[in-house]
Amino acid sequence: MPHTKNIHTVAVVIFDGVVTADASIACETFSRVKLACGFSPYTVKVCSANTPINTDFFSIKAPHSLSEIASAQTVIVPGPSEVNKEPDPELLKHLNKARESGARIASICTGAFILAASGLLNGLKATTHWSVTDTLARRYPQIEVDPNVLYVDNGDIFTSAGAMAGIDLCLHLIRKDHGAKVAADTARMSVMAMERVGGQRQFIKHEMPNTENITFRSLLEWIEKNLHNNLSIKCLAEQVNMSTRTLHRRFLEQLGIPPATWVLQRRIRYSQYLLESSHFNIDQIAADAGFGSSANFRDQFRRITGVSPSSYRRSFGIKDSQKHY
DNA sequence: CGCGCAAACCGCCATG
DNA sequence: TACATGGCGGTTTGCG
Repeated sequence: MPHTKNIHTVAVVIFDGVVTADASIACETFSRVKLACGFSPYTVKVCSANTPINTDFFSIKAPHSLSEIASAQTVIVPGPSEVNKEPDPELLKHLNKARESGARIASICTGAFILAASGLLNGLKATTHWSVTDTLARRYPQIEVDPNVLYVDNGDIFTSAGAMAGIDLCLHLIRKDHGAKVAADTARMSVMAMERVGGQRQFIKHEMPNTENITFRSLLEWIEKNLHNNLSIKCLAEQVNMSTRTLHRRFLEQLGIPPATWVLQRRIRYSQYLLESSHFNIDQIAADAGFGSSANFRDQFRRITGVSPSSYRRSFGIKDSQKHY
């Protein structure tokens, strides 16, 4: 797997009304991947049917035409800002053609609505931004919509929840192609522009991995279910009957990061989910996510995401008629 | 902000 | 000999 020689083309499609942040996530993440030998395995091509395309805020020109997505290995479909607008039939046609020629296709956020309209999700599981999962499920009864996951992997067709989950999904694809180490390094290198509130910070690298090791996978699932409990290294080691030393080594080789870092990131991840989709106050969220004190929670949250929990909550959610709680 | 204790990290090495 | 394990302990990191 480390010796991938052929260039892998990632086509990012854009269209009128696209959420540019979703598209940027894919461009930034894939273009930053570097293998140990220094080789960049992905070529990112932004493609559109018409040019220039109009977003809600500005116009942009994509350097490639839609016909090019048929020769891509991966096609990324970012979200439209308005899910009630009919997607461009031309785009749907090209997505089907790309699928037929073997490309894997992934949507970010409300991009799932476009995949759904193209028929590619029929009979499959899918997810989208939490505020419109109901809408998706109602409009497409033949799709099994799961509102409780970050992303869904159907082998060749992928969907992801909010913007954060879009990063997770990109890293998941990178991990499938090049392994955990490369994906973890990419996450570390990816300096995302959360320009709204703060400067540039490291982003989180997390989500469920590709571990063939069964005991290891169940440990990660166990962590997920026990985020609010004590998750010291000793506890984790006991859980799988390993010494702390061996556990630490296994973690590094399978996930690219040490155990405590993993746990922290999962806790931050979970707290983000609560901030995005619940009305719990910061103290409650800190406790639910397993932080000893809300002061510590605020501190860690800011260190990792670059913004405070409350401004994170304020800056999330998409434009939609749906009510928030 | 900073102090002090405790935990985590990780190179090193003995052991099976 | 090649390799995985896990204990040790110096240093770093994190939490209250």
